[in-house]
Amino acid sequence: MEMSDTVKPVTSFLIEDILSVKDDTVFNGQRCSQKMERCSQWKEERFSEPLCPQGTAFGVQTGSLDTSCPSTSESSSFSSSGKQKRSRAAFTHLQVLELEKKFNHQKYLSAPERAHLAGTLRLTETQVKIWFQNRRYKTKRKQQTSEFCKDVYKAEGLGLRDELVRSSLITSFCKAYQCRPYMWDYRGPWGPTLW
DNA sequence: GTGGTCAAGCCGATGT
DNA sequence: ACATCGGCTTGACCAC
Repeated sequence: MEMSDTVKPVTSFLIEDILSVKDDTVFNGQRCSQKMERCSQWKEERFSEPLCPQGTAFGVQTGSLDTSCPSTSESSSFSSSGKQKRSRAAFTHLQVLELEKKFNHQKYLSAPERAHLAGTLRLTETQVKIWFQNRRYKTKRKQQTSEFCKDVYKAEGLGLRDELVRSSLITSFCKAYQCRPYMWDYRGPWGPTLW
């Protein structure tokens, strides 16, 4: 699926225009690990090499603009039961920034584009792929939420809210999105800077 | 403790 | 058969 060939942006409404960050930033040379197509491999290797010196705690990335490998909770990779903990990489601020920039540019990446971006950001191709998948899903959720909220707002105005909630569309939505954080986000699917 | 966030896991569908 | 997708769910981490 080379969808990015067909989904090309024409206008520039990008973060880079706002932040004036060069696209071809160099990130300290090599990638931090071998290509890991399966996440299980990622789990096992876990960036143990010195190329990934990130000793920071999870999520402590603000202010750091390096794109070294995402931090994982390295210190406690085993639970009390002796079972290996599932890792969750925390991408750096700049990695996320570059990913977002790319995502704003195009919602789908071709394999070469993905490989290039992964190399640039020192992430695995799988990580880039998953990040884009999750990002698209997140976007869709936000969009659906805002539309749902608009419908509820309209229905309330007409005194039809209960009717609306009964409808199959909304009930299925509520089922799928119960306890979802974006449910009550009225700011719209992309926020003011993205649409 | 609880809830939010998000990378990763899982599964079925689809395209080649 | 394989890669990638969407649609969730899970699990680790964090803030409160």
